[in-house]
Amino acid sequence: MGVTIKDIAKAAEVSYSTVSKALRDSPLVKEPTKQKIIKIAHQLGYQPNVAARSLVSKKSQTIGVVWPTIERVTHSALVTGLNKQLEELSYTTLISINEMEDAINTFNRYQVDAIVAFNEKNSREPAKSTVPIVTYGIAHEDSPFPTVDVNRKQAIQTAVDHLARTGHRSISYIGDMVQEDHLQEEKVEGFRQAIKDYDLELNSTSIIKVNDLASYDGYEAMKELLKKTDHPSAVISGSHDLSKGILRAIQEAGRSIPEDISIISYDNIPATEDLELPLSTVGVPLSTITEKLSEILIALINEETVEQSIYLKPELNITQSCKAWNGGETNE
Amino acid sequence: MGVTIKDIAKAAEVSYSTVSKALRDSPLVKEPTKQKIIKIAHQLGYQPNVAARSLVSKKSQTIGVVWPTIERVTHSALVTGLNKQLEELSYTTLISINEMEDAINTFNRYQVDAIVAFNEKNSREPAKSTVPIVTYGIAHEDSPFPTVDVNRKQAIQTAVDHLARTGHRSISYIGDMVQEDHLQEEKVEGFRQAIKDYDLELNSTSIIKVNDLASYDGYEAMKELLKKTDHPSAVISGSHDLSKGILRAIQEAGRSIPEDISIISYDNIPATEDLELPLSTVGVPLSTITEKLSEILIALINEETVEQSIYLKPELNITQSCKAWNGGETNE
DNA sequence: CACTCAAATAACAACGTTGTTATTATTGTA
DNA sequence: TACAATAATAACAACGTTGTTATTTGAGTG
Repeated sequence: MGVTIKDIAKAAEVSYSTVSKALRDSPLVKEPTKQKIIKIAHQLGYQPNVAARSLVSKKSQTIGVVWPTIERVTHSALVTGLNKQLEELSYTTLISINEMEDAINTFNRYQVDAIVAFNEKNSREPAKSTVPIVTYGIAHEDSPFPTVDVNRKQAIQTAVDHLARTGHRSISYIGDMVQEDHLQEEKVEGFRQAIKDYDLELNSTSIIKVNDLASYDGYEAMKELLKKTDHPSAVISGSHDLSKGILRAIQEAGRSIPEDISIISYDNIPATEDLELPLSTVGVPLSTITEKLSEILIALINEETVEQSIYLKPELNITQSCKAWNGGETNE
Repeated sequence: MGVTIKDIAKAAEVSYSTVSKALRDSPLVKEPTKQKIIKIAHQLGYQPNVAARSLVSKKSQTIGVVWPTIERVTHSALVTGLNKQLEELSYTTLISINEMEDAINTFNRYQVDAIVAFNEKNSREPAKSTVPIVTYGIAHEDSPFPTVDVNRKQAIQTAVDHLARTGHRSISYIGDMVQEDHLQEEKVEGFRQAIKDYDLELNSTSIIKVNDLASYDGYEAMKELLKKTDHPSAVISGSHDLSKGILRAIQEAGRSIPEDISIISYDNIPATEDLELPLSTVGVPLSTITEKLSEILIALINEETVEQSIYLKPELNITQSCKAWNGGETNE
């Protein structure tokens, strides 16, 4: 059924090794011959057989992505971005949603050139792999693979830093921390520390926990917060979805952004144009993450050494949703 | 680097062809030898090389899934389910998030045994494929591949049917239909027709359009609806997410389900246990879809003929969120 | 103890491709 | 016109595996 290089050879009346060279654009074959072969290959709808090719070349030009929990949407934008990036580097991306270990085995059998794993739950014993692996996520020291992670703590600190420098004294953080999720803890930790560093007030409404990461939770939390007479002049939100709800609550309450309240949202998503108001964000841009990941992948494939742990630095992106604070409270 | 059967052969002091047979549990090799070989293979961490294997066997025991828009979460549960199902049939699943045509080419090169494509946008020219394909989604007649689809129209009709039979006269449908989305239209169409068939009233609040499919949209829509004095006795929701918002709105308004209002949600998701109240649903269970898809895949691989278009029949699942209606309005 | 017959294992071809080596065709030069 | 030197193409081995065919080993029999 499949048309092979030999079929082309027959049709073009040359040897199959010439066809191979012609299709790989080798200078060893004369231009007219090359053209003829390419044309015939195209006519016959030839698709090279990866099995055969990677068998001999020991390379598959393919990267495996281990992504066990597709249902949590967190990483989908990242996977999409990575896919695009790798495509430009002429790599094909394959995704497996099996458990880390199974997925790695599958990819090993498939002779992918390297693997990216989304290390959600701290994986137990590292799977044996003949293929280099880079993980994205919680970078614990004893990880058997190089890890790329986002510095969440620093992100929130950066946000507080900006707000404090622009006069805000009363800042709240709204985030989810119900699930014993290390990633979320890190953000809260960053908040606490920054508040302390700037000697800002820390009271019962400074850190507001929400139950889930949906937009509605942000909405409710902000609604509650606005009921208090002494609500903060700035709010930092732990996720994009929460921020959506927060914006709604503020608008519904007839307050205005940034006059009454400034907002900064933790975020990795590229744009954020689905909102009426362009949101100030802090976080590592998706493109930075995908660039770093592909860079490491390529390095690993070329058997270069790479750093064991890489913490990407968040970037602050301030828009109309933030404003310096000089009213309301007594300034010194 | 990779361990091959020849390495095992050397270690076990047998020929490599014997190793091959032993590992495939052939009766042609003596039991003790077999055990010895298997043990050594395990020790060395042997992983068969798919490239070589599929080169000779022309089978890869792999199914490719074409899923260009992972960011829309709609299909993630389905992919997860399908993956599990295929795993049980000892097939490996690979996912590509490239455009249909690219993805199909990739999978062809990889010699997957068959392909499932999520046909979101009506794809233009069908890609050439040497591998059988089944699409999931809009089943238009001239599709070049067999298609599995869910009968959304019938789903909503079934819901109306149930409500009408249990005494409801005033029923609303809340759904998203802003994007010119054929799938959504189908549901509305089903609603209209069923209302007509049962000669129920159809007024300005019978069909409520929402802008998006998020929970918040359902919340807002329901809140509005409840303000009216003559609100419906039953609501059909176009999606799971909308339903979540609808529930909240009803609870917030101090109404009770199902005493004041009955609810049926369109849904394919397996459980729905994240809600306080078990929701009545109508839709094709995910397991039915994945079973049908794998069934067709296997048939295609075995070169059996399959139906061109398959419309899966929705199932109605009534729980506490529904109750017969006999109060309020004047009954005949 | 030779001799058949089956059991166990070994050897080999094939899958489609690439890289290397061998052969043939084509040119340029004396 | 003969002879290198080079360009173009062909032939072949190899990749790791499987299925088929060939060889060896070990019983069982007269």
